[in-house]
Amino acid sequence: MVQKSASPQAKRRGRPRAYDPDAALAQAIEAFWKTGYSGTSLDDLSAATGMNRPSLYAAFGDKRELYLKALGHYWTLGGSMMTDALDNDLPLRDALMRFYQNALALYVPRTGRARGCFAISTATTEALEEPKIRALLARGLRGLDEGLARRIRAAREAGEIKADADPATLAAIASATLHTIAIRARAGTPRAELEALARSVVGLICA
Amino acid sequence: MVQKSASPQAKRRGRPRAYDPDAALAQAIEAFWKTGYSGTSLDDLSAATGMNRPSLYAAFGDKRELYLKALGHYWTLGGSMMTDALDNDLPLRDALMRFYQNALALYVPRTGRARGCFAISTATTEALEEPKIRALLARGLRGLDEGLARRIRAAREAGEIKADADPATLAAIASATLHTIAIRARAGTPRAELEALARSVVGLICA
DNA sequence: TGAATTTTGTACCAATGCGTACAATAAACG
DNA sequence: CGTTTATTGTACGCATTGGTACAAAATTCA
Repeated sequence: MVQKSASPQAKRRGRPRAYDPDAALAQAIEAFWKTGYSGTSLDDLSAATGMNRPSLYAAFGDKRELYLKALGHYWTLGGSMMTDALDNDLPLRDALMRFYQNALALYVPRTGRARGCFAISTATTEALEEPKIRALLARGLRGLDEGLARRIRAAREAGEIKADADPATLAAIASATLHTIAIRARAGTPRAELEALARSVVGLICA
Repeated sequence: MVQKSASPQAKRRGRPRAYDPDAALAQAIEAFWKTGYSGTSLDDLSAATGMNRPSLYAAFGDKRELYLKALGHYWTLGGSMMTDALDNDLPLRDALMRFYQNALALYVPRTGRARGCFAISTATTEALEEPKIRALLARGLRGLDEGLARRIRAAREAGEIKADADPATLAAIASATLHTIAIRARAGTPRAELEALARSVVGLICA
């Protein structure tokens, strides 16, 4: 088991770790992000994290468990990026644009190639045959759906959008827009085009 | 090279094939659909098609070429399903609903598990490292975009939708809805829920 | 200092991966 | 008939895969 990182200075007993578990997990995510679950070998993961094979196992379990932890961690990142964008007092239009800009910062990093959404690009493939991955994927999607729906319902109550607009439909469109941006980013659509797409949909939602 | 299937009765010279190339390609698509490109082995493909390894190579080239052919064939299917739904004289609302129903027939077959979109579920993963797959994915997405945009522009000219609606934005939303349905189908969302999602978005587009 | 504890690093294993060589087979051709 | 052509089926080769055994190393504790 991985030691709780809560007490960072509590002197551990044996040989000290040569790696930082959180950083290693982040780098494992990067590796999976690039080539997917099946396409990423333990050698790849070992190289990406700088950990040798046995350390990888001791820290995260086998490849499948490591992937599940990576996906779980990705969704917590996604949750905080959503909170950053939506849980504040920005007008709906600005909050949504911040939401998509945050997503694009992940999908199309300033350094390196566009890579899309980790979950959509890698978990979707495995979801059919791997119930745990499917469940985790579904849970993450639902989390985003609910966050967007909550914000849009609040906007309607606050009179930010037309009273006759259906918040559920608008939230579905907001989610769908995130998904299409994720796919297109991976397919090579330039960032400016994705931003324009987000802007026009946000315009329609806030009409 | 595969013999042109155009002249089915022209007596071929050597030992006759024990397989139908079109059926074999369709079954290879099924296999890739289930477990993705990297997750599908040549043994899997051999079992799915009923062809042994050397025949597979003679007919389709290596695994990568076979996958590219599978993806290409899938997009031609997608094109004809789009034509079926949009190139007729149905009102926009009915045409769009037919479009989504056609997609759902692929994504959530009546027999067997929901599997989502072949291209989105498998090509997206590989797109980052495989330029040919990325290009083919982008081309397929563009084809759907353009088909939907054309139909929606026509609807506006025909006065089926409000004159002040932006057809490009509505088309983007129609595409995004297809993408989100594809992802959600693979994540296990029940068909009825996906249909309801399509219906509510179509309702908004045709408002 | 020496025992206990934990991680590291090398080296290995059996299984599976993709791709191919080659003989056997089945047809048309002359 | 035998020759030619094309596909099949078996069997192989070599690299890579996921996973692990085990000794060396690095630390704490008594």
